[in-house]
Amino acid sequence: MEKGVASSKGEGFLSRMALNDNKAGMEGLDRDRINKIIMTSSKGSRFYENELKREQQVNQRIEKMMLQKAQITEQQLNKAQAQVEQMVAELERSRDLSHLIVHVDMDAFYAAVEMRDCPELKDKPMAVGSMSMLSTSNYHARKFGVRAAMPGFIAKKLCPNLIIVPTNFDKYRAVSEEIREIFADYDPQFQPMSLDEAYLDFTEHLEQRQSWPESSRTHHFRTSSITKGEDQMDVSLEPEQRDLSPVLFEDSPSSSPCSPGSEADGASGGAFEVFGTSIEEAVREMRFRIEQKTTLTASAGIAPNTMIAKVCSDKNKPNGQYRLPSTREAVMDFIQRLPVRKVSGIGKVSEKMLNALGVSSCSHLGQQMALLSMLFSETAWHHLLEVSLGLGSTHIQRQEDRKSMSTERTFKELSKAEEQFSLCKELCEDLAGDMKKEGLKGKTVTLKLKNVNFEVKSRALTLSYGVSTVDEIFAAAKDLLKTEIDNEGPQPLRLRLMGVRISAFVSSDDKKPLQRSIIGFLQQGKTDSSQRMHQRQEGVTWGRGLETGEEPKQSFFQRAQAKRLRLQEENASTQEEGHGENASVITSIGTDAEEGVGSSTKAHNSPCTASDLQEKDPVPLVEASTSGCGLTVSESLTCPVCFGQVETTDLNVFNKHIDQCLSGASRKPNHYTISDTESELDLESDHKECEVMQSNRDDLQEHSLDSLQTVLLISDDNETLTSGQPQSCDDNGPVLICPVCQLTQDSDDLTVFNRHVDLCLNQEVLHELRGHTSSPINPPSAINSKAIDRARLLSTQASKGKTKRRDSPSSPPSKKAKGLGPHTIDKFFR
DNA sequence: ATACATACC
DNA sequence: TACTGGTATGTAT
Repeated sequence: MEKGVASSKGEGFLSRMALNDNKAGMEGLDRDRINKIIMTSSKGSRFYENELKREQQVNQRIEKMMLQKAQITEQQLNKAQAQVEQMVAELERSRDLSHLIVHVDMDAFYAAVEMRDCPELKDKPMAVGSMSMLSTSNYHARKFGVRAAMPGFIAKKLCPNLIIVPTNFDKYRAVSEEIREIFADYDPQFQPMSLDEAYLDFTEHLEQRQSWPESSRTHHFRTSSITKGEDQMDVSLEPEQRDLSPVLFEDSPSSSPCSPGSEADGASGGAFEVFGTSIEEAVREMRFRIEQKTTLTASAGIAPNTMIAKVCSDKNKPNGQYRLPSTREAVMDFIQRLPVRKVSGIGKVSEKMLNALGVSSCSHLGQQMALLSMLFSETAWHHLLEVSLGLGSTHIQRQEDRKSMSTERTFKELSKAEEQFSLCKELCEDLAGDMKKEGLKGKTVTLKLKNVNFEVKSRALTLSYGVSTVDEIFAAAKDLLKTEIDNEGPQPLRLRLMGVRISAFVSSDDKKPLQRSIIGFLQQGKTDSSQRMHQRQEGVTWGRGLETGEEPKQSFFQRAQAKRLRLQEENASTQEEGHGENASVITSIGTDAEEGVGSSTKAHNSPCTASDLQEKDPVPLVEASTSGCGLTVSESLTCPVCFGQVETTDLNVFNKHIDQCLSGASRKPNHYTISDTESELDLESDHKECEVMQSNRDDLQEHSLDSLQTVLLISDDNETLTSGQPQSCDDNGPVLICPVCQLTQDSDDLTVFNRHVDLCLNQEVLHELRGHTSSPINPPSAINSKAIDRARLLSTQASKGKTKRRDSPSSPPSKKAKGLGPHTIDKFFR
């Protein structure tokens, strides 16, 4: 049957566009008719033209590949074959069949949720999404060729009666939480792949299950809330014949063409079912519980590894499960007939390339490995080799830290630069909000653009410190956008999509200790209620035994998940072993800050000369204090900003840390620009409850800046921190340059100097507030709040003498965003 | 490090 | 009225 869509049709048929009937519920359709409709709906559109272009690119890639293939000699192939065989032997040796991996997947998830909540939809073809794009369709609609990732307007042509329901993610998320609670009972370490899908390792559960009494394996049918007390039972029915969600399978065309949702239902009530101890029973039990709890069905695959389990979960979809026995024979047998496209990770393009080499099933894969090893990259053919042997992950690993975060938006053509910039800003605001929620900072900002011809472009900028606020992100994104606009010359960018992404996250211990220390510092002087609030906030957001050093990099996600799992474990009272590393929740903030100060002093109070003091960055001051002075430093250094111990002797690493602390430390004083105000309101509008605490927090951070300055100044005076101390070492005494106005200051009195800087800052701020056209002071309009913050910090550092803090004229003036606000900090201070 | 492509849901 | 959005990863430079 299959035959896919690609090569078989000689006519320049777009394999990219044709119906993908790979999925459950798509068997036995009139593919030709459907494809014709898809084609006529698309032909001539910009989208179509772009797809055509991309397909040609793929074809070229394949051509190249074929050329390469033609040049391969027999000897080379033999050699490769030997290499492959050796690797096969190794892989065979490491084959692990001891795990029971389960892949669970909700059936037509979004559609099923909507149908559950709106019985009207039950017997009708429907899909979730919009006229532009569908997320999923119910099985009824699939009969018409309507499927996920298909635009709604085409789906409507295929099925004029199709009902399209808008997505309701909050609802899906809530259901997702429900099913995950059940997952956790079988594998607390389960790995969610999306809202409706997860991998679980049932191995341990199954071991324990063997000794479980029946009572622990007994689960009740859901008692209808309406008939609560009355109909106690009616156990006359075969339990497994009951089906609480007739919704889905009424119209299920596949698997059992005419068994509309095994009815037999009659009453609900105290009926229950006892599940056995086998893996099949355990999984069936899990699915049963999901259905009872959510009125939605799931399918599952059981196999010795994730790769196979995934394929298996599709086999008896919907509302079914399939187990592949844990023997090499069963696995190999299963693999042989498996079309490569079914394997997760092999998509349209890989399939097409493989097909071109005569590979369509995994058995071919095994036969052609020598060839494949010569035509594909190492990682690619290694993967293919494993697939051909039926190998995959045998252990489920915990969700890792996210690596990027992004927002993108599609809209109708946007060509005016001004609108593009304001859209960009909007995206940055959204992104900053999300970053804030997870307390993240990242160094790389990427702008994504798609023009009206669907051509996608991305431009990235990597900063030397992590950013997270609107201003910081926008500063970078705006530059990237401007460059693109400029490059496009006189023509405008005609955009249909814009996106902003942040990646290269800085490890969170670079910013948490800062908050902590400053708060601790404040606590020494204040004892009002705002502190307690703040403390609470800390606990919610970041709190966990940081100062003791464990798990310094656990992400918010991980912690949230860990917390959830702990709760579940407690609920289940099946206490195995507590996760000790998460034991302490909120720690004494004041104390650890004091410790920090103490150790800071200890580590750095030897005076030294600053002969080799570097000038280009605020940070190297510290470098001078350690390496420059030939001090023997211990394994860890104390950050002068956050007072945290940095576990390194590498000064570059240390400097980077401080750099990040400095950038993280600064928070814009208040409302420099209208947009700042907007964004703050925006951020706080999320949760009322947080509003108060949030504003307190902002308050505190305000103060914290001042306090920080104070700390640094004191440290300077005491010569504990920097050692750079030009005051005593420099031949001619200090030369102080204001980082704001960039003018050399006459007085060498730090107090006087600081007063001057403050004045400068105030003027700058006032200027910003007024309306800004030309600055009253030196660095014209282009100083942003962030820069001012840094200036505040620098004003402190400047007091370390010779601070000819980089000349103003030479550095950035060339490239100014005209009227578009501030430049990146980099350009001013680096 | 950057850009682009592929893949998955 | 006209083809998503979010994340990860591979490939190439």
